[in-house]
Amino acid sequence: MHPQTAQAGQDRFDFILRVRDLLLEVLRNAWDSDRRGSPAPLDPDAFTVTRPPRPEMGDLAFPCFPAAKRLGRKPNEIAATLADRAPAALDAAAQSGSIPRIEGVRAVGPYLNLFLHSGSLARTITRQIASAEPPYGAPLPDTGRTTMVEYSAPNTNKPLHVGHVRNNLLGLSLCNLLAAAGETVLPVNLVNDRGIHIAKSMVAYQKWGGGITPQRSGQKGDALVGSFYVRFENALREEKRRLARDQGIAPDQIDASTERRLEEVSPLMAEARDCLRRWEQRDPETRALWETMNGWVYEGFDRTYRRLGCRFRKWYFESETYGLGKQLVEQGLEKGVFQRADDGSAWARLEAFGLKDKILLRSDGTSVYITQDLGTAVLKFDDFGMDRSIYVVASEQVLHFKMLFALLTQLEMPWAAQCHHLSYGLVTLPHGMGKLKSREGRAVDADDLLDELAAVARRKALAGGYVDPSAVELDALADAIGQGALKMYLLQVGAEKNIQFDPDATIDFEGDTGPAVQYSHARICSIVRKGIAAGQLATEDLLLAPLPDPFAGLGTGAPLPEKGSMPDRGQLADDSPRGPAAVRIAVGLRGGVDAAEQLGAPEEKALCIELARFPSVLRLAAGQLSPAPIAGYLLDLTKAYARFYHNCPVLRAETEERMRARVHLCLTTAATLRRGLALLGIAAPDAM
RNA sequence: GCCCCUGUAGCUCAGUGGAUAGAGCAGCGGAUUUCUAAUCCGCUGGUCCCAGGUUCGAUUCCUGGCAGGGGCGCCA
Repeated sequence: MHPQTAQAGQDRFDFILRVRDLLLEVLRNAWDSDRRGSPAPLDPDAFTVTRPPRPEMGDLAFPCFPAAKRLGRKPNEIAATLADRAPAALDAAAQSGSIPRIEGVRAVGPYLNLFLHSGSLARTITRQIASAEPPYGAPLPDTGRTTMVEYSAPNTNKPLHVGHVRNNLLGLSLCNLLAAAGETVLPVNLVNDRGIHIAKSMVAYQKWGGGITPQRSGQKGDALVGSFYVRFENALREEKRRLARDQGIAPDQIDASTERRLEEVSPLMAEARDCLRRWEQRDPETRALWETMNGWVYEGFDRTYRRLGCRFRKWYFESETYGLGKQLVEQGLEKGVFQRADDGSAWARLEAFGLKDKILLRSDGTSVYITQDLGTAVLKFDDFGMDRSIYVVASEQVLHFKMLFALLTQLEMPWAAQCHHLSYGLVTLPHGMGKLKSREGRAVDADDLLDELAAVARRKALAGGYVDPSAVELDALADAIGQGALKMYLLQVGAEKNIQFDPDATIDFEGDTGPAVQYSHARICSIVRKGIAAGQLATEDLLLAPLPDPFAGLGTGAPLPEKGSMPDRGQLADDSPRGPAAVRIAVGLRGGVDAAEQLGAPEEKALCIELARFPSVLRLAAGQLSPAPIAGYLLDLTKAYARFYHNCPVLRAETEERMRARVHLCLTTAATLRRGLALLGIAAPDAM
């Protein structure tokens, strides 16, 4: 684990951190000097600048307890001293523009509370957003660290369901998060493309397929293949029931062990096993069918991945990696790291890791699940030599990964300690329907779910009357909103928690939801378009921060940002029927930074402070490998904006200057919303 | 039996040792004939699972329980 993904480069976007460091500097000058020789007791990471519980107590708060402990003083004394000495240092920093002007400081017991000058606050934060170089939203300075993220890891016998969607969204946004924090990210997929479950689909297709293809059936390839898998399982269940009846076993008497016995004598299973055997012997006909059916599945996956915004740097296939795993086990046996049992099976002793022994090769010499992962792990590091390797895999496999990493340690892989399992809880269905199982065909299919959400979004968008029913982009818009709902719903909760999937809650677009966030962004775009249409604003006055195109627009969601892929400022056409396209990537208004001194309403101040929190939230999220803080932040920012919107008229502000200041504030808010949404893989439509 | 995760408002969840524990949903009552009502404001709602411990201070850290979920040598 590397809790520190932060780097000095981003501190300049974060004046709250600057304030903290300035206060620490004051404390050092006051006391630390007479502690020469001892290691610096005021480690910045031990201190935080927070917000007071109520706004009238101040805008920022500095709890003095940690300093009290380190300096051997009473917290109240520290707060009092800071109240006395900090203003001079803070004023000096405010002069240089790195922090807002402080109107006052007050020691309240053990806290130092700071009151920020509203206009100066607005000026500082909006300048950091609107005129940051590199442009706002660009990855932070390169940390030099390369991280591989394996996620999705589907089986090629069935389409993706909601559980996979959670995995994909976690993986996707984790990649975005780390890239934004200045790391080089390698998203990879590991496809489980061989094994008995694949053989089942193949057998079913041979028996009942009648040569059907995705083209002829009109189905997505993965859905078609999945239907044969379900068909096989249904037929198998029927067959087992028959076999049991023939043996005089009642259906409710079938337990796990009789189940296994029945499968051993099942003709259908025999066919599947035979198919797998032929596959392993590289029987050309079997391989050809396998290639064909897997090809269909990949075409289907590709559409779903594109839709969700997932992209992979490299695909690994189990059919290609399990051989290497076997070799590694053989080598381990030769070196005496692993042991062979009497029946010929290969084992690892893991009691040194507090784990039970683990089988690595079956007695017949074939590989088990972990063997393949062993090979893949080595292959990954051989391919890329990254600094760490993250596996986004469900929590049912925590033990598997503990064992895998232990095995890599036993094999003395120097990077074994850099492997990390990012586990997440299950997605379960309501009404006691239990775990998602596509075997029975009752899973919530990912494509169906996305379609359904898009349909709801489409109805609501049309009902709103702000989108053109004939626009070609309506499909993309509806999909963007539907995905916004689903992605925010799934990413909001901590990864370790199980999610009981509630279709009704997902389809609800009000309150703490993705569409509500998107709506704030769309409102801002609408204000600016109106201002331009009315001649109050000019398109040329928009300050633009180019973003990778899909971030700004509708459609397939945000792909992984690639460094150096920023389009030029001049590339956007202004010929959209809704208004200038530039509206959707503007980060401010020319002259807006100076005008921002005008902003003094409580809602304006609250919005600015919310904007200022973004860098620390990004740092936190990247540090704990979790998109959830970003999701929570976006909802907070949305609420702060909505309050502003209701209390502070923008285009009808009292003065021209205040109008421009508010437009500017709106645009910096839109930029922050857009950027946060992009981290979660959510598009930010400019109208809805 | 052992290991891991979770337990906070009626429901779904935030809250990584600090001030009077917060949102959304649900319920009730309101919002300028508005720059988009997918919004806002108000009210109602809490033994932060329980018991100990550490600490100036614990929803947060430790120990032990309880409850739910997941896992535990030839499934993946």
